Amino acid sequence: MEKLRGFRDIYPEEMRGREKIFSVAERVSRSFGYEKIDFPSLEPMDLYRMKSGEELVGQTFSFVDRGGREVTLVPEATPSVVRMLVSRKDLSWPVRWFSFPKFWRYEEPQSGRLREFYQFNADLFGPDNYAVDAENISLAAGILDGYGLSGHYELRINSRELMNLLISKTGASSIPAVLGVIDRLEKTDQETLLGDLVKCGMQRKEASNLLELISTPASEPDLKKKLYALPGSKPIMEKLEKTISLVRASTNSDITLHMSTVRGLSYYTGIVFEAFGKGEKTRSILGGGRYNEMAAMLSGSPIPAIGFGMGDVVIEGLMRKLGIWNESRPSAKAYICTASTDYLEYAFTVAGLLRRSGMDTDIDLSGRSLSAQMKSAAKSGAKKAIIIGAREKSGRKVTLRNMETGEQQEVDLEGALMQF
RNA sequence: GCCGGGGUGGGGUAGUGGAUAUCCUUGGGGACUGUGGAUCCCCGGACCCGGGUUCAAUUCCCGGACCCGGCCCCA
Repeated sequence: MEKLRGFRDIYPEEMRGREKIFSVAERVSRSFGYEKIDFPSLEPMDLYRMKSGEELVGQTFSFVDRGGREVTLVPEATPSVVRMLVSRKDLSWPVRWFSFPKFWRYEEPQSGRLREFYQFNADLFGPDNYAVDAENISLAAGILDGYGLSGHYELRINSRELMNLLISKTGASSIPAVLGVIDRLEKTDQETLLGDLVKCGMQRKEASNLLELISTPASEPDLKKKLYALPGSKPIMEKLEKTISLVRASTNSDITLHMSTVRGLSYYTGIVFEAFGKGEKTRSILGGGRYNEMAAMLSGSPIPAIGFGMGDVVIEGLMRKLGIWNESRPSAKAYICTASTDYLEYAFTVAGLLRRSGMDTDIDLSGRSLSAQMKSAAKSGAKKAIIIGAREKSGRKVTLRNMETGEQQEVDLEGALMQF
């Protein structure tokens, strides 16, 4: 009877907040012209082998099905979405798609991470320019703002091209390895970082210069000068600055250049971004970037792409901390009590009328005393109670009680409908 | 996969090598068979699982699963 590790049961009270997560993301996405898609929960394991190699496959729920196929419960959206994209030759660009499916990853559960979770994904395919990047990032900000998180998060933006340029000026033998070190900047001490960078082939002096540069806050006026002074950086910096200013035009939230945001070892080729709760030590609440090589890896034909993913777990944690996670119980607007079960048939008739006219209606089916039923009616939060007994049935009437004021009257059915 | 911490009804708790396991809350019923959330009364519901030590384990020891958190990783 126990749940599996890292999985959750979701009760009605918790569904309220969860539905807001879904509905806001959907509404804001549509307002940006994104259309909703969905894809299978089970995919061939090879879909992830191709993209990521065996290591990531080891962190999935994978098994051999009855037909001998190696299959994987989907751990992410991108491969499936890209497959959908390249399978269609009649799409006009740009393609803006979003989805909000469940994913599964076989990892140790901890704060902000479970083995089953929902993840919102929004991608834009086709054009590749700073405005496209800015629009996708603006959608991310728009959704967080829609959750009521304005002012409570910081959106960090960086450019892989800039980082590649910086790293290529050093003696490092592998850019991805250096990015991996930088990604751990905030949770690792200086000495370890230096050592790790030296292991990547840098001189110690180069390593400390690099660390100093990427640790500089964007508010520091000299930072921009230093970056522009790098040979070859001008077009990259101009693009990055234009992107950031467009995003800032769309939201009042904090948008910052943050050079230690590099998004790990993944497949990004251009701009990268991540959102964090302000003053929280939580993991990122959302992250994404430009990944122009992905389609070519999966299909042979390159399609420029930018997108991001946002898991429900971290968002929920942040909203709970801020006290904006809604757990109130939905209440029926009408609650029908009967003097005895003899009147249930008439109660069903009345309920049918109410429901067809758009009124959520509970019928008390317990057969208990009227007083007990009234207690339930009060507890349910219903605005009106309807009492049905011999008098009401014979006169095709109902007794309508206002649960807030306690006033009640006997009215005919049409009159009752008018009251709602 | 590794490391640290944790467990008593649905939720929150008290307590104990031995007796009917405490209290609050939630849930159900009644007082009140045609009328409310208050009050009063009654009822239901728990020592994570397995092994060991012991005359006796919810309590002590070991292991496991689970929960919380950290590492790795974060697609």
